[in-house]
Amino acid sequence: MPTRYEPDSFESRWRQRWADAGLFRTRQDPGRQKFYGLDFFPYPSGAGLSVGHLRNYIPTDVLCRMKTMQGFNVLHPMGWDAFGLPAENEAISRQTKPGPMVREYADVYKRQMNLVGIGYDWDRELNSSDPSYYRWTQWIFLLLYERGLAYHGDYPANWCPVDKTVLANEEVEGGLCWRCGTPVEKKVLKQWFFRITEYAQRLIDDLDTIDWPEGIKMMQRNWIGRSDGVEFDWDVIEHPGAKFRVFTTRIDTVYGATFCVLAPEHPLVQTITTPQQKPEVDAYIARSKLLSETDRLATGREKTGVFTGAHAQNPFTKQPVPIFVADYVLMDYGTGAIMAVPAHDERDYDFAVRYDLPIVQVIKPSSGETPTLPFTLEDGELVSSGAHSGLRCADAKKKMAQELQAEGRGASRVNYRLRDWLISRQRYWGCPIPIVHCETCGIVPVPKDELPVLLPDVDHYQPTNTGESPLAGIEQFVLTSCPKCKGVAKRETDTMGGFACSSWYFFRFCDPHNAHAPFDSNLVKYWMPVDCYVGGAEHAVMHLLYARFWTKVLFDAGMVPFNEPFQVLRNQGALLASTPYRKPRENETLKTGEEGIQISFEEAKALPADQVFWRWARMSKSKGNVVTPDEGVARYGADALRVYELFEAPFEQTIQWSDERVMGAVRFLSRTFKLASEIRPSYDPDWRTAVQSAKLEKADRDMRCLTHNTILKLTDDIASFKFNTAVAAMMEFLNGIADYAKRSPNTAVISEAIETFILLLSPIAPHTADELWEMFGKEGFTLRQEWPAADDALLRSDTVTIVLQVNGKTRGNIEAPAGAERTHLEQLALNHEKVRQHVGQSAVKKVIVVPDKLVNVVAE
RNA sequence: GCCCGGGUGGCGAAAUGGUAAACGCAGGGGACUUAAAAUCCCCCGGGGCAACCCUUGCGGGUUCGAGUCCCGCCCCGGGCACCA
Repeated sequence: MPTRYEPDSFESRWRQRWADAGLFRTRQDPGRQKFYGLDFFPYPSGAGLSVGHLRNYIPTDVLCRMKTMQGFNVLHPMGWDAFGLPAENEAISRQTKPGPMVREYADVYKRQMNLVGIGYDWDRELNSSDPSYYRWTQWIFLLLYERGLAYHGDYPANWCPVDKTVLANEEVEGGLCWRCGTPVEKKVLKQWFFRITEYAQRLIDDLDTIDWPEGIKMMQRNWIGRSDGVEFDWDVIEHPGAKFRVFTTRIDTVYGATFCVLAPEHPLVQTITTPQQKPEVDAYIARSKLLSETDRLATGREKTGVFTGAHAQNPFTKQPVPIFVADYVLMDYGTGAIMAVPAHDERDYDFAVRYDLPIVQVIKPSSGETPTLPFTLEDGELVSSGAHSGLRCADAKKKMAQELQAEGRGASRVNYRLRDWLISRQRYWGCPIPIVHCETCGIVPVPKDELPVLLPDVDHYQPTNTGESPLAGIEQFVLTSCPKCKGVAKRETDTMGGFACSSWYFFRFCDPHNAHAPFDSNLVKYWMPVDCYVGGAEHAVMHLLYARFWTKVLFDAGMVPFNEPFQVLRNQGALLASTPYRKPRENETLKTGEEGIQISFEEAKALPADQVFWRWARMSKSKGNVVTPDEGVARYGADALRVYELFEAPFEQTIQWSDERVMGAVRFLSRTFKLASEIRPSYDPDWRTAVQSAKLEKADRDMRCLTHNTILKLTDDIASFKFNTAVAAMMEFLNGIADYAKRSPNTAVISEAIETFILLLSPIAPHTADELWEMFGKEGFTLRQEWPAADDALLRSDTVTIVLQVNGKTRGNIEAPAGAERTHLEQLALNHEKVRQHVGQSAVKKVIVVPDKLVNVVAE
């Protein structure tokens, strides 16, 4: 029997046996509870996995393995987010076809996942670019269309000139394309949208019902951006009958509204601009059209605008105020027009200062201080506000909204920042949109029984720069007949963005081979919602928002009986690798945020040491700092890799790859083998009966106490994602058993300990657990064993350490029988030498006794 | 600027308001070995010969007792950022 951890000698053998036995095939016994553990749907990139990705997969696997042993029916599937931009771009640069390429890469991912013993049910493997899958993506598109939630329209959308496609708002980060970092441009194109805005309120409200990281919930709330305000009309003085609506959240400040601003695109601008001002206004509008999104968003940009020559009447003060056009007002939020209150709004203040407009303070802070303007807090009362003066801000808001409503001039109104989800992409590699454009019938959905609309297999699929998908150039695809009138018609040639495919895959896993429907409602009802969803935090407002939206649509359609797909969400921390950089040379410049030029490990070796510095960076192929699972397993073993990643730090924390620390995991597993081999000869498989009749000494009872406390600790820690302390508890357990083994251990007690140890180790280091299990003469797999149960009666030791304090300072401790009387403990404390020494001549004021814990003597 | 997380030994970290630093890494000393590796044993926050004293970013507070709770700051990481 081996006395140390030699992974090469047994790990691959167990993986083979697991596969042969179909160990991870989903079980659906009636009468058992279900558990659905899911990892984010990955795009299998050609770079393959790094040990960094395993921080996602290993913890979910540990949890699913424990749940299996606890008797749950566990669904733990994996599949491939194969459609979309990343796959297509990679295929273009490799001059190959995306379909076969992704399948090849997926096989690599699959092999690497298996290599570290992740227990996926591969019978349920999905590929979103497979017609048997995207047929149902199209089906759900049509469901949205039927329900009025998909529409086709002209909108100035975000266009990425490098990827040559439009992007959803969620895919634009600070004015840059989230994939390639190119500044996006506005381009007006006919686009497909999903009406996610209709679900805005539900998407906010239901966040309260799910167990997600607070940060992610907050990002979603911010992204949806609810704001409560009032919408009301302003009359244009020079044009009787002409009026415009403004939206404001601060109607209480309306007496300080000294001008109004219209967005450059506002339709009224043309009507009201005076001939005198027209040249200037037209020039301004022309200029603002030329501005890119990035320029318009640039922070600290000076506010600009021009006077239209027209005035509006402030409905509260009845005073005329000038109307400006300015690009700091956006046409697609609120009404595209605002009332400007420079005294109480920073943007309006900046504008007023620049154009020398009156600034009238109408809110007095409740602190009583004279505020520096702009004063934007709502903690105050109204002044110089006619009949409304003296009201507190909150009360004024309510009252003034009611008055506007009564006059028929306006109403309370809720606005959301969220925009509809732009789904069409002018790219080849995506799910075709199942729509036909007919000259007589217009937009016609492809009948559901004619799905899927197959993506043609072509050799040339490079994106065009025309705003049309390359599919538009493929006649066999485009030309079709209208499903309604049978006349000549053209297919929609845009494809769906990748996020459509990943918005429902978790349903498909419940019923992956269904040829008649996207899924069987009963199966989804059984497995869903997902009990634990694990992935990186970068999808906070993309995938996670879209998936929630689709789930609600399916709920409304009566297809699923719940509103939220992911009951529990957890984000794993990143794994960083030490990466070499050098100082820039002459004529080299650094981009902002860069500290140096990233170099290869070879270059780092070749350069003199003082020219190289090391920083922690995410593992990526381009940085050359990747450790692959293959390398990790070859060097240290799969179980050591698992133990290391679980133990290094809390699950959600970023960690730094360290060979030395992985060696710590190797040592732990080696000590495990050593101890197991020492105990093996005296192991008694019938310890359960023997332990009942045995006469146990205190050391024996303490050993059992540790065994049962460790069961409790592991069960709780794994369930609550505290894998680092779970591993630490196993190390303590091992040390405890080793110490006990050195004395004259009771055979039954040590047999119980080692057997329990092996089973508790199973989710964390499954190869090792199964190997030891077999060495102990057992049949089958540890995954098929029952998870140990802690015996409550054994959790408490019969003696406890009582801490003795004088005035809150620890002065010693005593051993006392558990459950000793308070008065008894008090006496023991007062008689203790150290305590008496520190109390000295002082009078004892009182004594605090915490049973089984501590005695604190309070003295003068 | 706003909103979330975090600041504890040389390092990663642990701690239901109850002995701060469990568990591990690195380091030091020793055993075994011809030697090295591996392994095993001991030490390992700071000060002090000791009794003891000090120590969880900083300053206050609550409490018999605070890393933990409350108030006010400082620093680091992440997200959002003209949304009226």
